[in-house]
Amino acid sequence: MSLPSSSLTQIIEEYIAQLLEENEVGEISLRRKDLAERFGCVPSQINYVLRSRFAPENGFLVESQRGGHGYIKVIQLTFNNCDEEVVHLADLVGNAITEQESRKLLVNLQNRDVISPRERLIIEVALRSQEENGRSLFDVSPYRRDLMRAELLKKILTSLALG
Amino acid sequence: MSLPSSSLTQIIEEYIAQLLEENEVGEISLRRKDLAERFGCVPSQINYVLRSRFAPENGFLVESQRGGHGYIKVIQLTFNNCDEEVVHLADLVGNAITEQESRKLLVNLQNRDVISPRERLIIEVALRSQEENGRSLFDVSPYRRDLMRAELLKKILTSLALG
DNA sequence: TTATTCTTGACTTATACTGACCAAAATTAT
DNA sequence: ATAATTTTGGTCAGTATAAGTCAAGAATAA
Repeated sequence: MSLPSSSLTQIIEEYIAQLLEENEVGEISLRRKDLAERFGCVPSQINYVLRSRFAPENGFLVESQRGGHGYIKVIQLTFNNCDEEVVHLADLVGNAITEQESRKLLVNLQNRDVISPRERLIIEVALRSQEENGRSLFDVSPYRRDLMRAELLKKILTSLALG
Repeated sequence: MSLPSSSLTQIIEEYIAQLLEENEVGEISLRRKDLAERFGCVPSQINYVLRSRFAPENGFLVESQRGGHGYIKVIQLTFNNCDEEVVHLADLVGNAITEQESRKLLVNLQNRDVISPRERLIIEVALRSQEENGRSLFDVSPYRRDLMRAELLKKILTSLALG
């Protein structure tokens, strides 16, 4: 329970969120410099807001271009699949999940058309890659790998659910 | 607050893209001088547009000839089989790739309908997760993170192209 | 206190555009 | 035929603009 603390970050976040709401396409373009001026802060503050609030884990995509006519585009992805269900599934993943369990879960999601075969493929490759790195590069213990697998899986599933 | 104005480059890009669309063969011929005149710019601006927008990584080839009856031909690439595409994609990623570059590549692939927005989102989450782990959990050097990013990206894109 | 999140600014990198100079192919003059 | 001329396009370096990164210090939460 937090009191109405309004950090600059939060204010900027709300501003961008509102722009996104007003624009029905769910996509807006900004100038970093202008935004920074409007809120009387340093430009890199905008990057912080984007990184911490409009991350892919939260269902957003950010595109940008430097130099002349530079811009920052924030895209809010909106999917029509049953959000509630996916969130519930993220709960189901829990703190730790084995490779076997995760595979079963993904098969299940695909069978129920929550994710496409291609999406499942991407997720499996990502999980597998993390597993490999953890095992042979960083010498992560099996249980800790299960923790990390759960983390990644939840991030991906919630990113799909949000929107 | 002013919205980002579109650049000359973008306008010329759209013009060429439209010509390509109208022409079924996926191949058009241009006169550099005429184009430059039409858009009131210096001829080398056209080269810039071609280099930055119609490069191989964007799925195009450019051929040209100087002298009398000179021309510039823009050709849209198509792949005959999966393997070709895999090789091409792996080539684009290379051994190492920065966060910025990978983001640009994904935007590109989505624009070309090689991947869907959802797929792009999942991939970004996976890349970001690996980046975070590498940075704060395993203390991986920036360059090594670029290597790992390239590895993961190639694995994912390859799996998609082959699947 | 300790850990996390926020904020800042110095430094780095990327993009757009121009213009001067270079290179090649076709045409014309010798 | 050959050389000169004309017609194209190519390259590169410079200038201006705008965004990204990183790390350290400040503020806030636990």
